[in-house]
Amino acid sequence: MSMQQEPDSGSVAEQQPGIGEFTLQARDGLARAGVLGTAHGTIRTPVFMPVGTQGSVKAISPQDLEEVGAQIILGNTYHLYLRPGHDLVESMGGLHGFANWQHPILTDSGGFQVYSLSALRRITSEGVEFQSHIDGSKHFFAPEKVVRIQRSLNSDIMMVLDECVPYGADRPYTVQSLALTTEWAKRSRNHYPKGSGDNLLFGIVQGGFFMDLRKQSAEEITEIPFDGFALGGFSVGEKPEMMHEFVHGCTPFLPDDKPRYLMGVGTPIDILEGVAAGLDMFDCVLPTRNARNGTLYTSQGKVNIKRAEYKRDPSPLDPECDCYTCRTFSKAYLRHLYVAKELLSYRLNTIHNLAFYLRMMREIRQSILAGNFELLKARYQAQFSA
RNA sequence: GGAGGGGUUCCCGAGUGGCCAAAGGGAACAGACUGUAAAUCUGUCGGCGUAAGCCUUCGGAGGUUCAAAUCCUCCCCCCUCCA
Repeated sequence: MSMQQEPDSGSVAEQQPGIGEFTLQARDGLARAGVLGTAHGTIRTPVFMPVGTQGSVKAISPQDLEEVGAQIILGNTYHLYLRPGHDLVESMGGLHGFANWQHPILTDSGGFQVYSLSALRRITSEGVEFQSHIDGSKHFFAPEKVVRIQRSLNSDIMMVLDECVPYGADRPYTVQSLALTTEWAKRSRNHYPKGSGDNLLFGIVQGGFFMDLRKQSAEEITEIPFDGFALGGFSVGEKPEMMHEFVHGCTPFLPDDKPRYLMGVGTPIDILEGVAAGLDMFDCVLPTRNARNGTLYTSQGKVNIKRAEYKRDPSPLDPECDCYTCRTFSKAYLRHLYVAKELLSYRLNTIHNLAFYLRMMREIRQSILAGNFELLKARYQAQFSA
């Protein structure tokens, strides 16, 4: 099976935007369908980007990724800097050559690790001092250094270093953090001015859960000539409704003619809401992590494959899915592999969950082009309503 | 035949007078996971009850004691070594 082809190919697919060029092809309400040019090919949006933190989408190969229809994957600056080291990656042909993934790559800056490894770091106005989670050694990340590391990795889309504000942070903390994120964003862009290379650079809006601070952050960040803009600091513990509300509140402050990226989000519903708010790019560990932990996304909703009810179930996981896993194996077998902790379980489950997410994204894009996005959104909401 | 060791809740296994429905692990059952320190974590796990609590349970039978998985007697079964 080769990479999924879009039914809407034809006129649309013939567009080959230049590097950093973002073209909108259709709108449906606030939802947008577009194309973004990168050094390693064109990305059709809305797009979901599987997370491959350490230069690998856990459990599957680049070939699996292509078969499942992935256009772009993520890597992580912090993790690849620590191991194997960005210099080594650079000498091995950059992340594309090293991992043998010839399609676009986006690298996260390590901003999320400022949040998730909070016990192991110290923030100053200069940058962040980390203690390696691997060996405890100390490392300093300045915004400029983070850009340099990402250029070594040669990612197509680089993210600026930011501080992902924890949920529940009070206003004074959030104000201070926002100022830092803006300052770091400026330094990042100054260190690598627009047009000085093929690596795109995206800015990140923070501001916690204060709408006026979100607005302020968006205004400050969008003043800087970035190639795209991201909303950070979501899905950090807030209720989904709250996230949706803030995401909808933020997008009006983002330029219409640049790609908009909702970082770290989310569930199928979250992504639909994000698209409805006018966002174009998404990434999340959920489909891959949940696959490894036995939760699978299907046209019938979430399926916990370890459940006893599937012990003797000869039917495919999702009859409406055409992925390798669903074409080939029964629920009973998938359950057995999971319960027995067989390594194949992780691969088959990951293939399926990504196939589900990426098919959903294709459907979203097609529905925007066809002008019936709301209908599709309602269908998915019904599927995943608890 | 002799000497020694042992039989504990689905399994392994701790417990040697009360704080024991009985540690711990496994299995089983269920849940969580959102820019990945996650192939991880959490809960339940004798029966009834919302609960206090009551009932049944530590190879079997009987006994000592206010109180026994724990002490005594007999019996059944398993393992090791010596004949």
